[in-house]
Amino acid sequence: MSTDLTLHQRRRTPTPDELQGIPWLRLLQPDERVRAVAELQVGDAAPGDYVCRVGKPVTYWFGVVEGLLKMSSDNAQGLTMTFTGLPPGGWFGEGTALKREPYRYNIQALRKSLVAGLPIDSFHWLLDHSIGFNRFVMNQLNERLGQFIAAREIDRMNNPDVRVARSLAALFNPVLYPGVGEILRITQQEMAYLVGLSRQRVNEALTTLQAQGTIRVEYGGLRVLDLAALRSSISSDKK
DNA sequence: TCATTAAATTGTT
DNA sequence: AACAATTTAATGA
Repeated sequence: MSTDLTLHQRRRTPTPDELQGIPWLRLLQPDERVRAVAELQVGDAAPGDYVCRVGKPVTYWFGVVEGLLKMSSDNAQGLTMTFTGLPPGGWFGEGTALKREPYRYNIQALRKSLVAGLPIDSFHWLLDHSIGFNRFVMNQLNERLGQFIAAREIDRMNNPDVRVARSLAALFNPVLYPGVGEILRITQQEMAYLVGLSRQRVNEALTTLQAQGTIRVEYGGLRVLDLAALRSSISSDKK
């Protein structure tokens, strides 16, 4: 059920419309942008497709133009651990790209997605030449650090409503995922995969959050009404 | 463009 | 996990 390495197969150059969805391009100088655009590739990923796998050499720095990916890792016991979802506007793998190390995570499409890739040599060229690009990457690393710390907290919580709320807040991070606007395209089933709960429990949590007025549940997506409330939902851990 | 039908997603038990 | 209800997407005249 899981095909391999989609981006390396049917890839093409991005359309102008798709370039609009790449947040860091606007931070580049004209000459830098020309070079980056010439090197950028996009490819479709079907649900279950791997964008990259643990241990494979780094070929691209990846970003999500459209759709939804998940970042996971398999531990020694063979259990899959999901770290985070990757909604539109998210770019990832800069840590391993910087050091030219093999990928440390599996990136898999949860739904039909459009993935963009910047070849690693171009990535390094931009690091060497573009101030704007460096700012973006630095900002990205810093913001992601905050997310991982928050993710540890989320894992320790046993209140499902709060888990769903915090995980949702993470996906609505405007710095890491500028492609996500007011509404996030995600099904409750996909949310369940990311949070590690059953779909029914997620449904219940979302209904509760809607009743609190922090989100609105829509068909095939969620609308955030109060992001601050999502982030700071009370962790009333009851035993 | 509209009506019909299939598929996807949600709400409930 | 199964089911019914609802929403969207696809099809074809």
